[in-house]
Amino acid sequence: MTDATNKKRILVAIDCIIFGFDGEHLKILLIKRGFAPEQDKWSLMGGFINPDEGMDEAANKILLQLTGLDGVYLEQLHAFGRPDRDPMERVVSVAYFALIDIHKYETQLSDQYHAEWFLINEMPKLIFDHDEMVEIAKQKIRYKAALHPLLFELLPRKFTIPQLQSLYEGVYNTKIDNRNFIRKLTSTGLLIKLEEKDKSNSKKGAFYFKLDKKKYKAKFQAFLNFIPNPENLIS
Amino acid sequence: MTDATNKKRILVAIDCIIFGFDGEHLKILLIKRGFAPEQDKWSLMGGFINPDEGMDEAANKILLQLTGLDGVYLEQLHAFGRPDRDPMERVVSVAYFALIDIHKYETQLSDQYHAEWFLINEMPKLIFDHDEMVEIAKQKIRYKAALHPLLFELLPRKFTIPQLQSLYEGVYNTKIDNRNFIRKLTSTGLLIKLEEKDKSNSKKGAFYFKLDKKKYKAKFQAFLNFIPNPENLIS
DNA sequence: ACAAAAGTGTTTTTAATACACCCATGA
DNA sequence: TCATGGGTGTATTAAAAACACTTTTGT
Repeated sequence: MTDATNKKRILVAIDCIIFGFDGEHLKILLIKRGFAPEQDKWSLMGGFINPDEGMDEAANKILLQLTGLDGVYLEQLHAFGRPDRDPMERVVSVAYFALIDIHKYETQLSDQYHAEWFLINEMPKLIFDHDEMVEIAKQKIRYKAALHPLLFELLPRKFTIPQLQSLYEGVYNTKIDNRNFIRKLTSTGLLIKLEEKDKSNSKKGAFYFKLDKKKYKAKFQAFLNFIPNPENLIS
Repeated sequence: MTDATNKKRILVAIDCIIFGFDGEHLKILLIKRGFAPEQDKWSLMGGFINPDEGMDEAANKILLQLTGLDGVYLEQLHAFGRPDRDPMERVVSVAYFALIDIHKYETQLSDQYHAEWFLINEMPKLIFDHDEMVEIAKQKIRYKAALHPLLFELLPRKFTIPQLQSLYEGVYNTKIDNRNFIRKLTSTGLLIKLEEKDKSNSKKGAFYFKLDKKKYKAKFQAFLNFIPNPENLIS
């Protein structure tokens, strides 16, 4: 190890991959870049860290500044540092991913900020290495959600089982047997059934459920195994 | 997002948490720091990234420079960036962890470099936030090794089942039933039995095995579930 | 009365667990 | 011959998977 005296200082950025669910589809939030290089190209939300900020702190701040989002699920993904990843200057970027319920923030996002939701399978090409970041974030979510109740972060406070199932089916691009799915869900004890029904998708209506927050926190690290043989799916 | 013109550039470091197994115990490699601040305190292997290096590249280079290790398992862990983590100057550090077979590198490590192996449970306090890095690395290994055949990276080319079992028992600090353990192992198809026996630990001798490299690569991402209910163990 | 989505049980198959004795050998 | 660690098999239990019909209700 050598000391730092004659070492080169470089820019450290944060980029946020923001996933959202609207009750039907998994989407990603992108913005049109407002400055060179690559002006007017689509990009992840990003910014630079300031001298007085820790990493998570900086990530939360950037998320808040660019989208108005606060208090959402945010997790560090990976540090990206190819020397030529930004053509202007050497920048190391620490990527974070966020999970949100789209409806909860719909208005503030579209009105105040120049961000746009894209279907996860229909997104435009992104600048720099942002496509790679998104790919790795998708892998991470698939991996983690196969074992932990991560995807609840994408849902509103009350939601129906069919919604939840279609979320899982979307994330893993697979069909799930609904009897087995419900059995696994109920065996976790994470859900509380409400009186109310959602009749927007059927005549019969589907019962709303909410998360048992305490159990959710307690069991987040538990291995719940929602997805059969997830390794077969991770493409 | 704003552009980079008036942003502060900062130092980016790499720190490597190097785990090794000597056939009996899990150990960690540390060095005594040769310069201020915290001179003569124990530390992880670290260095700064150069303008022309990617992250993995820089990590490999630092590992090679400080230990002579090359071609070992090395994986990015997490970026650490508390503003005050290094008292001299703001430094963001990207931590990596490495897994090696201690015997394979024994001589070069002790002779050429000023590094020392410590039992994982008897290490000294480290500088800065290095203790936190080690803790997170241990968690990661426990998590990953519960699902993937990661711990083979710590073993020599030929090894015995009792060795492997004591490695797992050490990492998870638990006792494993050897009949069930062997059943899981053989069901993976990852092992090839050799003719030779290791008689250093018993009169009867234990058969050596080697990894089926092709199957290992193919199945590394598979969920193998070596450890029953790992979440109960991850303390 | 019918279309469309919600909800419900049972059987089969597979994997996990618990458990105890014989084997081979060098000292 | 005996002490030491290596190796082996079976029965039980639990979880995963496969599978199809009935219910509700708005139109």
